[in-house]
Amino acid sequence: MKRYRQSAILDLVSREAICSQDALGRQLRARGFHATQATISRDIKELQLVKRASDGAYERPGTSEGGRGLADAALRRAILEYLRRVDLVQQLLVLRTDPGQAQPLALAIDRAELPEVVGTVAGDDTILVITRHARAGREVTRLFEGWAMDDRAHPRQAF
Amino acid sequence: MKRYRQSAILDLVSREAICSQDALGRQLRARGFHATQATISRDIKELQLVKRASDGAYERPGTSEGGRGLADAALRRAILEYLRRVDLVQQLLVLRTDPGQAQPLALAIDRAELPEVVGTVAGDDTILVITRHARAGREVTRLFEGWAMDDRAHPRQAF
DNA sequence: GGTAACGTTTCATAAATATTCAAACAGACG
DNA sequence: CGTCTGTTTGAATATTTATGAAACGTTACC
Repeated sequence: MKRYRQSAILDLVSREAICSQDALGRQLRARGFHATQATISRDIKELQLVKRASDGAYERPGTSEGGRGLADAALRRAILEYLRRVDLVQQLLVLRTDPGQAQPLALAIDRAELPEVVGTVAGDDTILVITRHARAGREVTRLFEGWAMDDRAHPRQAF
Repeated sequence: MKRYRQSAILDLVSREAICSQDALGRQLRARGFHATQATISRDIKELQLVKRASDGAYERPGTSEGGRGLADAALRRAILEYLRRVDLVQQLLVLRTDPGQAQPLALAIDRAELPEVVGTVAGDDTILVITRHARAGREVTRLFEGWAMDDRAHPRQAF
């Protein structure tokens, strides 16, 4: 019984957004399975499902987009907020922040997962960003500097 | 305030398994943020975090891979355990680990005293390994990747 | 047959999370 | 300055989820 029910659960959550175990229970009943909320709670744990906070729906891990655009926006904000100076040495980008701010900025860079960026190493006020090659480094430098400039300049200005 | 708190939340959940909003609240308090469970609930929704049913921990989507800290061991053992990704750029090797695991892995690499390796710099989840030249870099890359592959072949299940 | 061992389910309840609503706060504008 | 307007927050509360304990069903064994 359990097997069938659990595979029905997987099927259901992949088809539509189901936001509570009660809702899941009702759907299951419609398919001929009768199970209480307690049972469903255990099924969900065994299936290693995940509950999205944004809308409360259950899903299998890795199924979701991950909010690419959001991470980008966050990076932009972080750069505006934290970045003080940029230096490029070949494919290595050295970023300076105010003391203690390197970690959050590096985190934002990591999360954005820019294709040119291989990785970052952050200390207290310095971040080393490794890009694939010097050209990629120049691109990222230009990108970051542009965003940092937005702060100082006025938003209306055409570039 | 919200901005800072939310980025602290992302940082916290990426570092360790936090299974309840109360726990998150306590961690935040330790970092100087005071927020009630209600506020944290909203933050989590805005950050689009996800709660794993298997252990109840929060994570950002796509990060599915259980991270935990274990005792130190030989380099091979450490690589199996910690290494997630390898990138080679000329003579520079960029290793990625799960959050917070870079230090132990870098330590293991240092201790192994590989002849091709000049030195390492480790951040939170990234290690920069400097080898003598590109050829040495390729060799080390191949070595590490081979060991990391062993992991994929015999994956450890969480729980 | 009896009964021990095990896995599964339910019930009752504890724990965790989301939401409602009102108050505090922050800018923009007169 | 005060008054809008919109955002953020906490307290109280409603909703949702997890769990301990008992009960059920099955299998295996004597």
